Parts: sequence; C-alpha cells; structure tokens
Amino acid sequence: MSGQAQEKSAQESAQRVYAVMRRLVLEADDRKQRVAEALGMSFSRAKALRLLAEGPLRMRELTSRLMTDKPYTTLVVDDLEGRGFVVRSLDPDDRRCKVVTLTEAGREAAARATGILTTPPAELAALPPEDLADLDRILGKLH
Amino acid sequence: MSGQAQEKSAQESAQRVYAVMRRLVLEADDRKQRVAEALGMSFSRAKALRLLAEGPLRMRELTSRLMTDKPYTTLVVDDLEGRGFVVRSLDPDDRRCKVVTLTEAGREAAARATGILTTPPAELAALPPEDLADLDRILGKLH
DNA sequence: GCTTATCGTTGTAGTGCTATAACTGTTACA
DNA sequence: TGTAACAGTTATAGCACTACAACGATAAGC
Repeated sequence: MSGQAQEKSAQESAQRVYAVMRRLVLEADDRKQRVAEALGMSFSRAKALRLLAEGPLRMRELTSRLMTDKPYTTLVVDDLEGRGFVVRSLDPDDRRCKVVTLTEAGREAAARATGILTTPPAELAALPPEDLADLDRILGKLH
Repeated sequence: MSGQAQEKSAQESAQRVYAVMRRLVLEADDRKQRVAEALGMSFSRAKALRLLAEGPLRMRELTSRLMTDKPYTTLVVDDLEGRGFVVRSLDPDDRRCKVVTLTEAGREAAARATGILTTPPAELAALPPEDLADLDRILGKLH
C-alpha cells in the first residue's frame, strides 16, 4: 500500500471510529435525562455539583466553568443551596467574592451523577478483555 | 493474573476508555453549536434535515424519529419549508398523511451539517495509522 | 353508514436557559 | 481621596423546546 493510500485508509478508519464513539456517547443524551431524573433537578444543576466536587469555587469561577452568565449562576446556586447541596460563604481574601462549597449531601448527589454518567455502556464493557486493554492502551495516548 | 482480577482490570479499562470517548465526543457540544451557526438554525432543525437526507418521511415518522411531539414537528417543518429546505406533499396512499422531502438546497445543508458532525477530532485523526486500524477493528465489532 | 381512530394543524401554557441592564458592596489605583 | 473596576444580585425580556387539549380531514372496522 502506498503512503498516500495508507493515509487515506487511516482517515477513513478515524471517521468510522469516531462514528462508533458518537453513537456510544450520545446514547448518553439519555443519560443526561437519567441524571436529571435521579437527582430531581435539571442537568445544568448536576453539572455544577460535579464541578464543585473537585473543590470549592467562587461564583465567578463557576460562571466561567459552566460557560454561562452571572445571573444564571446565582439562580443555580440559589436552587442548590435551597436543596442543601451547597453553602455560600464570604471569601475572606476578597469580601466581594462568595465561595460555593458542597455539603455532604451535595457530595453524595454529585457522586450519584458521576456514577450514572461514567458507567460505560454494557455493549462496550462486554468486549473481550484483550480488546478493552488495547483500547485503553491506544486511547490513553490522547491527552 | 486471576480470572477475577482480569475481569476487574477489564472493567477499569472500559471505564477509562469510555471517559476518553466522552471527552472526544462532548467536545462535540461545541459542534452542535457550530452546526447551528453554520446553517443559521437551531440544532433540532439540522437534526431533522439529516434524518430526511436518508429519505422522505411522513410527519408522524419524523415526530417519532426526532423523539418530539406532533405540534413541534409541524413547527420545525414549517420553518424548514419557509427556508426552502423541504417540501410537504400529500401521501397518495393515505391522504391524511403528508410526506416531507428534502429539496436540493436542503440536501446541501444536511451534508454540511453531517460534515461538521462526523469529522473526527484532530487529536484522534493524528494517531498512528496502526492504532487507528486497531481501534477500527475492535470498535467495528460493536453493533 | 356510523363510529372510532389516526394525521396533521392550531392554540396555549410552562420550563429551562440566555442576554442585558441596573444596582449594591467591595477593592484597586491614580 | 476620589474614580474606576469587579463580584454578586435582582429584574426583565426573549428563545427553544415540551406538553396538553381541541379541531378538521381522512381512513378503518363493525
């Protein structure tokens, strides 16, 4: 096979591979809904919880990480605070800022969401262990 | 390695693999937006166009494939028809039904959307050809 | 032929998110 | 010290999508 033909076939492979990945992950459209149902809140709230599970954030940081705007962040945090999943506290270093921190209940909810979102589809998990090891090795190269 | 340990490690692999897939595909959140911008319409319209690119559908079928309800399908098709991307015609076999068919312009728009959505991320396409061939072979087993 | 069901349409209401402006309290800087 | 900038909140309006009820036209079944 010529170099060009090899390159072409590699790009076709990439396209097929990406199509399968899309199918596997977009079955996750359904998962967003499952998370929303499991936690009794819209998915964007769950997303905020999962972000905060990595550590407390100022409102401003949360806004930027959620790719939203300040007023909506206020709304989301109001809601999460009302449910007892987060607390707001003043940042001692800058009294303009408020720091949002997960409560224990919030941490549990975030973990539940993460569990639902990160569990691989049965189809994928059912591949032979050698195949999974190969996928793991190859995709591990990406960062 | 014992059978149990092997099984455990396989499931851990699956989880890591799925996490990478999620990251690659959900970079596609951005792609939905890019499609919407490129076509100047909301993503759900583009989804309808892509469905119709496989062949004409009755309103009822479109509703079911888009997982939406009848009134919204009417709205979407009204919009697409107004843009000259689809035409409605009476189904000769059942005069209650209307068949929605892509126009040439609609076909082009659908192709543009598909191009944006199915192009593999550069990161993935840049893997060595052997790796892409392996991924292709393994993921090809899934259906 | 009459009833029942289906297809598409219209209308209305509600949800979740986005966008913008205005305001308060706090900080930074000239 | 006075001015500008920033963090967060409130209020308002709009968009995309969902959900439900009702209607006319057509088809199917008894």
